[in-house]
Amino acid sequence: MARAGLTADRVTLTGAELADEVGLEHVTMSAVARRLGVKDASLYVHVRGLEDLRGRIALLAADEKTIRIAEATAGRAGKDALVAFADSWRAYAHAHPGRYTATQIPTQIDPELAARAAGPRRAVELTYSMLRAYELAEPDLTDAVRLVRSTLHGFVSLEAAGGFAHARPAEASWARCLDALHALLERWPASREGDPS
Amino acid sequence: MARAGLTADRVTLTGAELADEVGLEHVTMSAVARRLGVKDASLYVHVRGLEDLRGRIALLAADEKTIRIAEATAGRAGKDALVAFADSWRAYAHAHPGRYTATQIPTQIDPELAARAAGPRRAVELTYSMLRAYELAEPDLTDAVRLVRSTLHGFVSLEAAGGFAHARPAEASWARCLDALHALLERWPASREGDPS
DNA sequence: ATTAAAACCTAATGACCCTAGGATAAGCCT
DNA sequence: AGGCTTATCCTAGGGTCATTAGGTTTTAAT
Repeated sequence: MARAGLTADRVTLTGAELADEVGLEHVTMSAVARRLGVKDASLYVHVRGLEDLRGRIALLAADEKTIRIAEATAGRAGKDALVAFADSWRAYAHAHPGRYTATQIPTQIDPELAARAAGPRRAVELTYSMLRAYELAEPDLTDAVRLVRSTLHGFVSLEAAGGFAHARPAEASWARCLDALHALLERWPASREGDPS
Repeated sequence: MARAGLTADRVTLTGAELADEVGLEHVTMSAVARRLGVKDASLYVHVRGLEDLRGRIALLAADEKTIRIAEATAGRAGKDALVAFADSWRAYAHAHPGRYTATQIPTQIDPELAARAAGPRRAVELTYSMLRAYELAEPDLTDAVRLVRSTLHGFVSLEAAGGFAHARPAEASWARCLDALHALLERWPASREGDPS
């Protein structure tokens, strides 16, 4: 009987595929084992358990998404870069809904694992460099990074949850939101003393 | 033996409490039953199953959050209203993390149930009225509503997932993001033809 | 008091997570 | 080539959980 040739990565990838097809909450050890033609218990050699598997899927997704964004924004600047950044973010979430939701779980990941996967860190760094053209100084830059990331994630998340049902196409609102973000970044409001009203 | 006096609402509330304490993913039929001093099977009289329970928790949370926001924004307008709106949104998420994550699951809720709970609908309507002072015309108004909701939800969601770790306090970024949103809403960019760069 | 409708329980099935210990394939060394 | 080592994969089994079916008891209405 030939061996299945499993590795942690293969198990993770199978879990990720399953997540995109049936939803992350239906990714079970048993289901992954079934798809790999293997008994459940065999997976525990490669993966610590279900929690660990979920964490690995999340890191895989973060890596993949970061790479897509890096490719899309390479050689662009300003609004061009912002739109490429945002569109590839959203495209990844649409193409891989299960993987994307995996990135949202506040799971405490094996630190040894987290060190090797640079996805999340690089994702934030990419956002900083993408905003470079807007010439913001700290701490405004950090605030802007957080605002942009919040808006993109929030939009995609609400969209996935069916929050924009039946009305104006989400597509159109997305484009306008990016326009708005761009305009905002170009005229980032000065420090405090916001005038009321 | 006295009867426990269960109702669908009591079961839902217990599930919601549990969600805030141990996380939504650990809300199980068994755990809810244990806390109520009842056998698992007894819950199925009041609730269709775990999916249904989760949906009910989500609707409860939406209702509660909407009420808080409505109270906070009553009698306010402009930036004052925006800040009150956003702060109470975030405060609810912090006070009830389990309930809040329940609102994110794209669960298909019993339509008969969804009709009675007006939370999600009213939440969106509230956002529209909160933005009234900025005098936007459709379809910009809808886009602005979606932008604001996306940003608030995204910020809270990333914050909960530990996305803003160790650097500048989230509190400070939050305040600046609201400043920025306010500035943006006051000068919402005109329709199309965004200048590149 | 009788009866009807619930609420609640016992019992049982099947899925799933995970551990422990045994068998076996793959590569390595001589 | 043959034996040793190692890691892979399996069999077995215990525990939790979701869910259904059917019985029993409380509650309240007639």
